[in-house]
Amino acid sequence: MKRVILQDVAAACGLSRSTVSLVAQDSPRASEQTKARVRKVMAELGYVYDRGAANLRTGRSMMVGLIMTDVRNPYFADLTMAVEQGLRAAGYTLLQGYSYDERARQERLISTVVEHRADGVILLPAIGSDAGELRRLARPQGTPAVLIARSIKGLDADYTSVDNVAAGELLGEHLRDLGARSVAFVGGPAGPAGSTGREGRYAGLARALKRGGIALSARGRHTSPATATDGERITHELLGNENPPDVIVAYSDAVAMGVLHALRDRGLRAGADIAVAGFDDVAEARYASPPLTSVATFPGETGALAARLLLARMADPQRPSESSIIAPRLHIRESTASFTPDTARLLTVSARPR
Amino acid sequence: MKRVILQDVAAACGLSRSTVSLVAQDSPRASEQTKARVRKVMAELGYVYDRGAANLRTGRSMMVGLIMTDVRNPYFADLTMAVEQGLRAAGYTLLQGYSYDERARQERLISTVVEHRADGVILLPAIGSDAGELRRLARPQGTPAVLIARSIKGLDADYTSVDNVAAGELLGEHLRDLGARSVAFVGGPAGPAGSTGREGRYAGLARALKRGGIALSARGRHTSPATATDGERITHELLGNENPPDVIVAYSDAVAMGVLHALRDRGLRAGADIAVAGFDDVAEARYASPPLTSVATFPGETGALAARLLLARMADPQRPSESSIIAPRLHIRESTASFTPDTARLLTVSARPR
DNA sequence: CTGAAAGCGCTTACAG
DNA sequence: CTGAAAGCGCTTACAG
Repeated sequence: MKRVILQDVAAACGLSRSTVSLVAQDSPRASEQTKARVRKVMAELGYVYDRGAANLRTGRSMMVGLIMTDVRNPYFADLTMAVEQGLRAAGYTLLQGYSYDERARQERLISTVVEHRADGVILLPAIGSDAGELRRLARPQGTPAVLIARSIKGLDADYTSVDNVAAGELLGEHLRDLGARSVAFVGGPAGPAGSTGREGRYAGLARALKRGGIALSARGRHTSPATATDGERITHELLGNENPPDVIVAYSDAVAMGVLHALRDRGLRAGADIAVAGFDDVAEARYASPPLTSVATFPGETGALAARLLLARMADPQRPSESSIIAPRLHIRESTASFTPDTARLLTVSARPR
Repeated sequence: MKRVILQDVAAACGLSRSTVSLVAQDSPRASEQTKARVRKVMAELGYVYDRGAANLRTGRSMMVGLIMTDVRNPYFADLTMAVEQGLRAAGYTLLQGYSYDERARQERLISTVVEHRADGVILLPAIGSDAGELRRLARPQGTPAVLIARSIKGLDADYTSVDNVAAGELLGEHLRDLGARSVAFVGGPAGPAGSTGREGRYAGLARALKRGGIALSARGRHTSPATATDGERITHELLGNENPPDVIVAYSDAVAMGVLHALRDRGLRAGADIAVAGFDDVAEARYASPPLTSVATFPGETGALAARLLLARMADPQRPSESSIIAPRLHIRESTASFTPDTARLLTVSARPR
């Protein structure tokens, strides 16, 4: 069972390799008649085109690397699907890997992708990444790259994300309109190694609340990874304190699910005793109990945009770097809609584990 | 900026290409002293190993295709992460694509992956796939392949999945112990083009319920894709009928979330007025309101197993096909735990949209 | 529209 | 432990 190669097809057709190659590429330089004949023979012989060999010659791989942290996060899953769809439509196949937010793992993934000669890379950087370790993706020498969701100071590359500051601000204004008096921001990786997403959301929220004279937990407090379990734990800690907040704003909807669960555990009614909101507007937000107020961050649109930016970059490596920022949108649901500060006042007396 | 190749490194070191190639492969046939010197020069010159070129020569690509339907499903996301981790540890990189459960798209993905000379493929088949269209993955000629979650009649390939029949049976026995009298199975793609997963879960449930003389909605009724929106819609239809069931079993937890939401809309208490259960035991099940009884189907374990099966298959293409089935586990939570048929009796009188 | 020839960057017996 | 040579399967000017 020797592999069938272009040469074999050419021999069977009585043509040269060049002509058959033209057919394989569907070039207009081969006649339709020749194409039909050659294709018939290819099918009969079970010929399979070898892109790797072709790529060696052409210098393009028709592969693009997509390096994410973890696709179990629904936001990242949406992003992934949109990126894949946009790039596949242009003929590219995705080489995917997950960094688990570990820089060493990310480093190895970049090596692999670059060694496989990916024509471009879309990267959602691991927390704490710096320009130095990503230099292989920096212009003008590096592999064409688009950064997504998290920007890297000092790295010259295209970038796309939702406007996290605007997202925080939208929510802050809504809470101000509600008459909230104190707000805790919980979950999400923070500190010097934190995500630019959390920083932005916090900053926007802080700005809007400040205008209303509303108290906000200190930046960098109540941080954690971004799972429901983290939200649950932090909420129990918060409500064990002297002065629980009127509102808990979660870094993401995933975290908010844990917050809602903890409140239920304590016999508190989210949306009445205490307001809750999140970010991302994942599908589950609508189905939460109560339905969760959330700021949509449009991962599908972000992914599609990243694909477009990378295609443009690969087509023209010289074009100036572009940042494209997506506007967020607030979805108000029961978890805040029915809240008033008066219902919240009851909380300071009654909040305790049941 | 010509690309630096092995030859350039060799010249700079005063060695031959062969020796430098040995170093690139970290072969024991090169002395440690030589390796150190060569690596230093590689770094200085900015040499990047070209796997594509190496692969052309060796006949292996060190890439594996992973073709799924849609990674936004948390079950598939877990599967993906586990597959990636298992294969990367063995040095493989994943070529990923999503079929959206469309056979034409799946067809194109398989072509791409095969043309890129992937050393193997892990496939979660699109609904309705048959052995004919997957022949490129069939033994002994085709690319080594492992089927995951859905089997294909007549296709000789390795296969791994959870035991869906056992999963249905576990849940059925639990419902029998509860004293349920009528059960509706909702959601999931069914019919001749349905998923083998739904068929298995239904069959196991039916078997266990039959032993207790409990009524079950006809196989193939209340089918749909597997989203929360589908669960919501079907639940409203069900409860609009004359004789609503004691229990709603959802094809998946995602569907169950929609069921819970619809019940809330109608002012019914899940777990008291009507019992609800799902499959997969996704993270959200614990955080649902009420926490959802669910049968764990272990996507992480399934993915890790698929990776192991594929590694074994690639190492020995001649070994006989292997099917490896994972045992499910039932997690009982409030959505069924507090249910008794007596509370349910109220339902037939009181169920109506509020 | 088609053919002969060179070459993409690597590896691998083989000989020393 | 190291070097000279052939070759993996394709593409692409170039000439006809």
